Amino acid sequence: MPNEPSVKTLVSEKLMSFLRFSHPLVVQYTAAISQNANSPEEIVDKLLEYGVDGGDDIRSLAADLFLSVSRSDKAAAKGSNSRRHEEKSLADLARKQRQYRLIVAESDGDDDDDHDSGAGGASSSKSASGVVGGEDDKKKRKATDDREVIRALRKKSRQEYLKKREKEKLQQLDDWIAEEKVLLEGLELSEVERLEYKHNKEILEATNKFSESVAGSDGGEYRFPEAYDGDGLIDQRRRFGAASKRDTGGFEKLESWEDHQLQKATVKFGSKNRKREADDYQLLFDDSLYKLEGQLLPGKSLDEEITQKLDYVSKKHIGDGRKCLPIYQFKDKLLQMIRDNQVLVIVGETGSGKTTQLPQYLHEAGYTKQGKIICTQPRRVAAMSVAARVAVEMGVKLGHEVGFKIRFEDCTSEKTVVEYMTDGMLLREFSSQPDLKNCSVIMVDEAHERTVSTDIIFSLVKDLARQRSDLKLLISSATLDAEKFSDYFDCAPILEIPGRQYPVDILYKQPVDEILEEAVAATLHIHVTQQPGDILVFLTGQEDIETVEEMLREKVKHYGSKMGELIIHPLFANLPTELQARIFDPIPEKARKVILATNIAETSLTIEGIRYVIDSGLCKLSSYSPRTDMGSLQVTDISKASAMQRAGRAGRTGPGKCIRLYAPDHFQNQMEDNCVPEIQRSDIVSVVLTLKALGINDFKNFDFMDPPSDESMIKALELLYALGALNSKGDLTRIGKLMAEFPLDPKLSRMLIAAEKYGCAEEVMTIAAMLSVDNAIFYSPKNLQAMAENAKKRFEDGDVGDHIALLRVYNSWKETDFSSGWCRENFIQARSMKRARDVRDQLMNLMEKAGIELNSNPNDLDAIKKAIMSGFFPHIGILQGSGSYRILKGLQNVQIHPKSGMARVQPNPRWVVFHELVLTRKEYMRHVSEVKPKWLLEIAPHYYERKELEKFFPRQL
DNA sequence: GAGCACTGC
Repeated sequence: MPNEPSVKTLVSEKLMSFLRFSHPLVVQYTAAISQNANSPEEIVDKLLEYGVDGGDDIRSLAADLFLSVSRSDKAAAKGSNSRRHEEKSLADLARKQRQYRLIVAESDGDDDDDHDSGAGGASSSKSASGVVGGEDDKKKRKATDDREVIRALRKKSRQEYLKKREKEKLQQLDDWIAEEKVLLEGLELSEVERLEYKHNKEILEATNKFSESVAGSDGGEYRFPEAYDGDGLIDQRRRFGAASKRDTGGFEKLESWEDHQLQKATVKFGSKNRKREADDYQLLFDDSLYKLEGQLLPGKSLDEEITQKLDYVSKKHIGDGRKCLPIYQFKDKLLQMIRDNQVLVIVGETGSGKTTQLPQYLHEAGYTKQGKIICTQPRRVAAMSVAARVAVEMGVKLGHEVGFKIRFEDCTSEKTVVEYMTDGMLLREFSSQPDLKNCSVIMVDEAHERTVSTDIIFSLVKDLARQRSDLKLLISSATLDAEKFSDYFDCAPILEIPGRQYPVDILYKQPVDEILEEAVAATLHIHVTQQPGDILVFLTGQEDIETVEEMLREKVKHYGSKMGELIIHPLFANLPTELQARIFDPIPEKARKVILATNIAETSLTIEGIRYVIDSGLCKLSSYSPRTDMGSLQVTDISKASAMQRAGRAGRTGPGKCIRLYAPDHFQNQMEDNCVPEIQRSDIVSVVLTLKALGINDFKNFDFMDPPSDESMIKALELLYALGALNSKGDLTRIGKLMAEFPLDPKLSRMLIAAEKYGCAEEVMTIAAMLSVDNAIFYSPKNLQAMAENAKKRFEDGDVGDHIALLRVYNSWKETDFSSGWCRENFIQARSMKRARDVRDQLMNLMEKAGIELNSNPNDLDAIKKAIMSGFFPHIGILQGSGSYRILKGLQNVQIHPKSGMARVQPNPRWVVFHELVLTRKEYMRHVSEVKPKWLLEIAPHYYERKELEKFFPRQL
């Protein structure tokens, strides 16, 4: 358990050196001490001891505080919910401090301290807390004395204040140089002036810099660095290490571009209304800290109630090798339990060593004599790095006894007995070898993440275990839902392994302002008041991250050297790898790192040295509606499990703190225990096809842990039937079997298979690859949007539609021999392009295997579109009078996405095929091409009737 | 004229 924080630890020395007692920060921490003080003198002594010297002010405020706190004790004792009361009284106290300062500032002495009327209250509060009566009277007398003292002190400080004020006014009339003097004095009210002085200077500097940079600009400041994380790299560090080495030149250039942007922003901000902004700034900073602290006070009872104690293993064990991992103590027990049970649920927090050690124990115990040990991971990088680590620990070469298998990369051999793979990969293995007879143990790691693949693996493996009594199953999960796994696997025993986790204090802050402003305030609060340690802030997405980054940079500029240096790093998946790598950069001593991250930091990336976490309580979550066939991405509350995971990130290297920007009540009552599993929020057509290919027909009784809705199931079956993958009996057809071979959405597979018939398999294969790498092909930086748009337009020339445009992008890239430079010039993401190339290569192999001829006819665009329609005939939009489109066989009205090249084609195309529907601000079709309605009758006569189509445009048929 | 959390085969 952490000790009660001393004032010294709370108020950094730096802060002490320039802040006077009246600063709200010091006021708040004084309030904290006064919680446990027996007299105003004790408070004063303690403060002096720590170097806070506020002169007479200190005494008067200490007395004031003491009385207020005593009174709040009383209130707390009365109330049924003591914590609530304590919070309330602290808020009152905070308000009072503010009043007090105002009173002093306005030199209005006749304001009577209504709160002081609680002198009698102080006595009852003390008896409530068990102090004997004699002392009680003493307190009472003291309180009355204190009241007199306060009056006297206030009068004195008023006079002093007026004196200072006069002086300041004079100084204000002086030149800026005179301000230096004020700076030295470090008085509270001169703070504004000091900042303004600093600010003015900054503006001057920034303006100069700006004109310089404009004069020296070569116009070519933009550069988009190469971003694809090559698959050959083993772990994160190596991955990033290589990434930053790879393209240093571009990186520096990008940096200077950023600086340049930053300067521009500053100039704009400063020259417009700097005076007002500076004032606001001062207020905002004080005020937000104020509110934050109102509930953040480290009072003891508050701590006990809301502090989550996470398991703790002494630090001295770290780094002592395998035997010092927490799991080691459980080795024998584990092996015993595995011997006795077929299925075992293992709960182990991060750092327990389960992923690396368990397979090794099993190997040592001889399980590999009967067959391989397979361990699944939800992520590629994890599978690779864990395998590499285990290979080192076992002293073998990676790919020999220990290997990994992920898409595009198989690093295993005949010898391999311990195999790490992604969960999707295991699913593929199932289709070629449904009984997995060469394997003796299957370990499903990170099961709590509940990816679609792990969910399916659960059912398959559960079934398999019944058939094969020699097969052992290990399901490893995080704490919260272990019982659910156990129940699912017929009450399998649960073994808990402690993690290597330090305690994390969890503090709540009910947001008052916008959540982003709260995040900024909380960050600064930690930075100014807390001991060293990096901060991790969880936000929803790129946009929020960039906003917060900008806000923080502005604030830091203003506080300058007063505050320790704050190094800010954004972190999200779409960020170029070079910039992601910066989170690992060493920082100067005394500086503090702030990482503004999305969910990527919750699971995928572990960052050392984080001691503070700020949790917005939000994330973006994708969802899919089978009824409208529409996907969307929405900001949602995270689950309790996620909240715990996020908090846990603060306790990896030492005891930490987590500030949650939501109320405890919200956590308790609003948040779900676990996030809705992915399988219930996504389109499951490919899941259904995969299962069909595995010979599973009875979906009604298929043992899903959480079954997808009937609606989405029916929708999926209907679509597969329409695509010709299933016959009228619901059995897989020849085409269906072929479709299941491709790692693509079934509509894309269908289109690919049809392409041979239209003589354009090469082209359609490229389009399929491009479409399967999301929407991350084109890149449009904010400041160069027009240029990016123009670059994109070149591929859309002739209004050929988005599909053909993608084909042209790929082919142009291929002509430049896959050049990254070309990507930069054309505002295209090299990372996505390389991924598309990998996908394309894989498709090509599969096509060859399937005996599909790779014919090519790049000039027959109609043929290409017909092939596309062979897979996407259910995705047809018809122009309505209003300019919106209606989905054939659907009811929604949608529009062409403004980013589509077809959006600006006039007149609007009447019939279009689209890749997908998305709900953002409106309902949009993404990736659109014009088609002819008569093709529909040619391609999908089983799906559309002539009559049906004639209703819309009779003449076109 | 809008905006893409994160994975995976």
